[in-house]
Amino acid sequence: MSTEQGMRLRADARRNRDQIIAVAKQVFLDEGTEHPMEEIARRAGVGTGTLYRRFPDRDALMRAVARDNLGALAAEARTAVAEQPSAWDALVRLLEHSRDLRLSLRLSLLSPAACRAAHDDPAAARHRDEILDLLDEIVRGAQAEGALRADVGAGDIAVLGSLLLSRGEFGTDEMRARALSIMLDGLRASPGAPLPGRATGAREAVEGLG
Amino acid sequence: MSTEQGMRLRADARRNRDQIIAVAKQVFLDEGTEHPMEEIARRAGVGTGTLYRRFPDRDALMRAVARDNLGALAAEARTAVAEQPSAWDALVRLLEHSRDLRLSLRLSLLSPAACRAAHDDPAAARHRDEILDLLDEIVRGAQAEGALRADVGAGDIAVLGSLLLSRGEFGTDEMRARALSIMLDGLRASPGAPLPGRATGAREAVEGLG
Amino acid sequence: MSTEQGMRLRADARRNRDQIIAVAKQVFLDEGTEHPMEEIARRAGVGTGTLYRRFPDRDALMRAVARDNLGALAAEARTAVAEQPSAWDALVRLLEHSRDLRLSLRLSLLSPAACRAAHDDPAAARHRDEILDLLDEIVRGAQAEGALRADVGAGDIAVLGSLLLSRGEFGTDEMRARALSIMLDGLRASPGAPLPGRATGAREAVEGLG
Amino acid sequence: MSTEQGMRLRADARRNRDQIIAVAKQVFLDEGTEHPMEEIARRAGVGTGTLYRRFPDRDALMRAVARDNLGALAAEARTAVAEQPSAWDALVRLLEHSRDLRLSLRLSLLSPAACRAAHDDPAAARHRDEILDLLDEIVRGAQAEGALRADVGAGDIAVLGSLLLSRGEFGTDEMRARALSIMLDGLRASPGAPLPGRATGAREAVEGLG
DNA sequence: TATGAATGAGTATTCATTCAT
DNA sequence: CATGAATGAATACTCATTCAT
Repeated sequence: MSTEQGMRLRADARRNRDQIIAVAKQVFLDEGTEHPMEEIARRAGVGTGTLYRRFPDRDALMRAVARDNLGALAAEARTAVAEQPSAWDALVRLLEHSRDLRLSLRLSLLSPAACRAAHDDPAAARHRDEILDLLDEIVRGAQAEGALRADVGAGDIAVLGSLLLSRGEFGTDEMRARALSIMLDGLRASPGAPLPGRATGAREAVEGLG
Repeated sequence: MSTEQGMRLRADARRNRDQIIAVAKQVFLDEGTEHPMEEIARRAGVGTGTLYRRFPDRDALMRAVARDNLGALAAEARTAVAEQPSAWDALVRLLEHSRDLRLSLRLSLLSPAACRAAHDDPAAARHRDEILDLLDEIVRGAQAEGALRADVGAGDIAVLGSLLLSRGEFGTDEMRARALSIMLDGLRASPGAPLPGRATGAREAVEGLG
Repeated sequence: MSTEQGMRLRADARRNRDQIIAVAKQVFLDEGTEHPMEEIARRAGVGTGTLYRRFPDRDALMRAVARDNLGALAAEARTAVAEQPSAWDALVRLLEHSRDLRLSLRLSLLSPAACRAAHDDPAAARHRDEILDLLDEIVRGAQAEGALRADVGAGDIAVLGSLLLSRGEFGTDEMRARALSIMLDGLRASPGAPLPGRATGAREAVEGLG
Repeated sequence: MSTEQGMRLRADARRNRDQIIAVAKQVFLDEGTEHPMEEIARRAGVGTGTLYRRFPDRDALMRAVARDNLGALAAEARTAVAEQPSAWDALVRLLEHSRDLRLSLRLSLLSPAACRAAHDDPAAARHRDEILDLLDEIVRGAQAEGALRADVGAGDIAVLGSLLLSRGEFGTDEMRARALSIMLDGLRASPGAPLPGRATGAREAVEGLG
């Protein structure tokens, strides 16, 4: 987890801090950002006092998680660019796989508090800038490749990504894969690939969503 | 609002009931379904006692709003089918305009409580069935028209719609319009229309989202 | 039920009043005097408005029930004196059978409110005086008969009676019959009769009491 | 107070816990078990949060008081057996003095909730068993002494005791002493002792009872 | 420093009583 | 007059945050 500020902490304190952030990340993702602080502390194996010593209030914790998460996301984006053969593939990989992306979007776009938070924090801002730069680079690259339609920008991608990823466990994996596929077809410079899975009727879909 | 059960209520009680549902709908949409009951009462111009007389607990209120809303959505779908020249246009109109759709999706798909609720309530179930039937009809119609790709079903539309509409005031109108346009291009049998507005860079997009 | 004040009421109003008192008596006995007014109204088949028109508040209702009940108890005492062959038998009958006694004791002795109430109400006071006079008469008579020990007074009987009757559905009928029998033996001028039923062990007793 | 579970608590928390139980015991005795939790907290000198941290709801508090109280009662019974010269005297002492007995009877016999509670709790069950064993022992001992009539069991004693003790501040001390004396006469193998105090008339008794 | 106890403001819900229909 | 709707004060319980140990 976060490496920016923990340098001065003793090893155990550091372990606690990282553990809290890891737990909070999971809890925010699973249960939402309103979940009781005490359970976060308990699941992290610390007392509430320790939690509050590290993070003076919920907002601070959200900020820390957001920062940590933006870091992870930046790394993911960097790796995607490095490892995928094309910008388009990097884009697809990001939209397909990113758990960190989902949380980042929730924390930095959805929650106004966390958004302001991420705004104030220099480390977070640095990560964010890196991510945005990478995203712009990916978009321009994919357009240069002729894979991505020319009339979209990184902002459009961000919006689609946030829509796609914004909801906890919405629908089945297949449903989300199909939705992504449809979006990618909409984004493509030329007409699309066949959809994964099979088309579901309205009723099946609703039954499956519960 | 709801016409199903209020028939026996005195005129003033009926007005209160409708007002409470209207306010709750708005509040649930704006602030989420956890918002204090007292403010719902206050904004509806009644005491908390009145609110609780009609709706024994928060769940009951959510159920009532869900039912009312599914009714409104069914009506909207019916009108869209009746008034639009083609099934494709009906589909676009639904995805474009539906505030009721957004709330319905939140209440009946997202919240497990409300989902179960809508399941138990016969009136709600009836509305839901009508909506799903209409959606299936629209999808088949649009495919017959050659406008909608053949490999999607109503379930895919529901998923896209719920993604598109699931978040309160996410992004600007233009951003959402562009996202919808991209999705529609992904859904089209043949390649798409030009996007509305202009492409934004990653940074602009994030600045604009707050 | 009460005949003292209802003379001016229309027949239906009178029926309502009597019904309310009958229901309240039962509810106070079964559920205690704190039970919701609305249920008393409902079980009496009237609206809460009607209940409150007749009895301005809970206290007034308790007073009315107490008055009504003291009347019934006075009648019961009168009958016991008239029908039983001896004063001792009258005493036993009162302690054995009186449901009205139980409620009266609850309402007029237990609850301070109702006690004051019974104090202020002339009709109630009249009944109470009659009951107390009858009880004194019974005690003196039973002592003259040589059945009741000479060193007790009506007050002792009242205390024993209130102890015996004060609790809702405490224990089984047999348990209470045995307790009464023991008390009567303690009250008798000469040593006692065999107890009814059989002796229970401590464990059985507690199991049975729940 | 309770020694069974508090061992792991910090000294101050332990003090609070004991204080809460002591206050609750008194309040339940004086005002009944429905009394506002907030006042119990206030009289114990703690915030409501502290009360609820230790006892998640009213039922848990009642259970805890019942357990604590059964422990005290068991100790009292043990002491009575140890210190009194005869089983009969031990019995009299228990019936005469036991404040804890009164509360225990209220909490474990009268209230269905507390009764179930005491049933589930192993510590409470242990105390209860000890008490019942002691009571059986006392009864058999007093019968062997020729002091107690042979046709009663510990169950009868429990019933009489619960009747005698079930009501808060019922009557004067003298009234209750006389009632107990009458009961004891009824329980004696041979005819009874003179009653303490003097006989009261019906009116005096009722005036005094409020 | 870590802990978890204490605090009390915040929120849901109930119910006695009043009042419009 | 009867009705039952409306009111709001009272009360149980939760949880973010502070503080003693």
